[in-house]
This record gives sequence, C-alpha cells and structure tokens, in this order.
Amino acid sequence: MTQCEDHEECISTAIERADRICFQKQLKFTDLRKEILRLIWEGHGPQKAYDLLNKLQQTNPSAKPATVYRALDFLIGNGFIHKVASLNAFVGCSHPLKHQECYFLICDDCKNISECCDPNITGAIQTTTAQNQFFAKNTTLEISGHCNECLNRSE
Amino acid sequence: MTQCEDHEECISTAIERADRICFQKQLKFTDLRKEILRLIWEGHGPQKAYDLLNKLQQTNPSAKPATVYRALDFLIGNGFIHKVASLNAFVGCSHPLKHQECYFLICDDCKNISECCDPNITGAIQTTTAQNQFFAKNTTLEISGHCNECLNRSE
DNA sequence: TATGGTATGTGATATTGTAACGTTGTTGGC
DNA sequence: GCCAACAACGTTACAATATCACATACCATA
Repeated sequence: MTQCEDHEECISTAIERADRICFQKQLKFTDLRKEILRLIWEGHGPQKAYDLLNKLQQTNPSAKPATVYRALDFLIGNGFIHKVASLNAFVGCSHPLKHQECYFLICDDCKNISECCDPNITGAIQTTTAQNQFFAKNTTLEISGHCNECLNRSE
Repeated sequence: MTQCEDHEECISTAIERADRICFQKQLKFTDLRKEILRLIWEGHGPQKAYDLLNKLQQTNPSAKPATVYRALDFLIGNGFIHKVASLNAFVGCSHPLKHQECYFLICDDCKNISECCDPNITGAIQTTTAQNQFFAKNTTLEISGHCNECLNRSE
C-alpha cells in the first residue's frame, strides 16, 4: 500500500471525507458506521469482518456479526470501502465518488493493498465486454503477488 | 455462458481432455477427482462446494467437506477449474494449459459464466503492474452484469 | 402525539472452509 | 516379493464467514 506520512491524519481525513459526502447525500453516517470505517482505516490494509467485530466489541461488547455486516453493507453501498473478494476482507477506498471501478494490487508478503485505477484497464475491459455484448455492472479485479518493497527486502 | 450444442459431449470432452493432460503430466486423475470435475461440468455454470458435496454423497454417502475441497484443490492447482472468488463457486476451465489468466463474465440473471481471455486486458494489466513495480502472480478478474441473451429476453 | 421508516439489538442458524490424525493404496528400490 | 516412503482418502472436529428473523429504539414529519 502506498505509505502515508501520518497515519492518524490519513484516518481522520478518510472519516471527514465520508462525513462530508454523507452530509451532501443526506446519508446517515451513524456512530456505528463511522466506528467501523475508522477501524478499517486504522488497519490500513484489508480487514476481516470478524477482526473488526472483535475490535468493535472492545468498546461495544454487545456487538454481533450482523452489527458489523450491516455497517459494511452501508459503507460498500456508498463507496467508502471495497470488499476484496479473494481475501474475504474489506479495505477503505481512498477516492470515493470518483469512480466505481477500483483495481487492487495485493502483496502476499506484507498484505498491503494499493488501489490502481488505471483507465487503460478500464478501457480494455470495456472493449472486451462490448465485443461479448455483455452489460457490465460490477468489476472485481484483484492482482496478488509481491510489491517492490518486499521484493527488494528479500534479496 | 457460450452455449454448447450437446452438453453430454461437452462434459465428456472436458473429462477426456483432463484425462489426457493428467496422463502426460503423470498426475493421478483418481475416480474421485474425475467425479468432481464431471459434477462441475454437468452444472455448466459456477458450482458451490457444498452443492457438489450433496451430489457426490448420492453416489458416495460418506463424502465429507474435505473430500470435495481436496479434489477442488487438485483441479484448481492443475488448471482444470477456476475458483470464482466473488461467488465462492467453481467453474470448469475450457482451455487448460493455454494460459493461467482467465477472466469471467458472470450474468447475474442466468448465472452463466463465460471465460473471456483477452490479451488486451492481460496487456493493460501488465502495463499497470509494471508501472507500479509490482510482481503479479495471480489475477482475479470477474465482471458481473447481464448477458446479451438475458437483456434481450427482458425487453 | 401518532406514524412510518430506518437503524440497531439479539439469538439462532446457514454457509464456507480447514486442521489434525489415522488408514489405505501405490510406487519404486532392494 | 518385501518394505519404506509417500500420496490419496476417510473421519472427526472445528474455525471462519455470513445471513435471517424478529424485537426494539430512534428519528423525521404530518
């Protein structure tokens, strides 16, 4: 994942951004939803639902799976996070609103994820779907491997 | 999914192809593995592990989850099937050996899947990973939406 | 204040996947 | 042929992921 200079700031920026968007769209950014988003950003990598549940239970002991999954549904539905299907995990979106399609580079070593939202890939996909007369609604592109830092470190 | 003329033939072709490849590579294409591959092709669409287990238990009542998952691991590892991460399901590969990377068009209506292994997409992805200095090992590209047949049918 | 809709609490359960260990079966070297 | 080594499979238990159904709380607004 692209390193952030100051992770506290990185988190609060993401929360504030979501706050602003929810206000504009008249969405209810409840404490619970905000807390889940904060926990996801705190991890700064793909977070598993039950890990989030465990963390949430530290401040909210009565939290249940549904508590977490409902918040995740809200956050996904409004573009604040993405589900990483190949990991069954959830990761914050660094540019909600910009576009729907985000692609991920997932390092198997350091577990970091970076969003790579390349218009060339989007274009290639659109060309292919058009050739196949397919009307695409949702694209999952997840590339796993090794990031440059980890490759250098292991040499 | 691209329609097959004769599904029985489509299944047996897939089995024979796997048989031949296993023979060449000296892999053990056991009855169990063959049966799981056959069940997957019979469905001719993404098959869930526990549905496969239920079907397997009709001929093999003592089959357990591990029975199925081990066969799936073998079939995936040798390229005979793919896991569709966004569905937690498994689908037969119509061209094992040709290449690793297969992309999927998944119709939300008829649940059919077609492989679309477009070199343009592969190229775009390679360009992007190179730009990000990322060493890709595995790519998951799953595009969900509506196929042409279903769009026409609903009009 | 009544009312309806949204969000959350809560318990149960469904679905998906793995670990661990023992048994069986096959293979290749002697 | 015999045996050692390993792969495949059987079996039990359990872990991890996710959803459902119904009750309750909260909030906007007529």
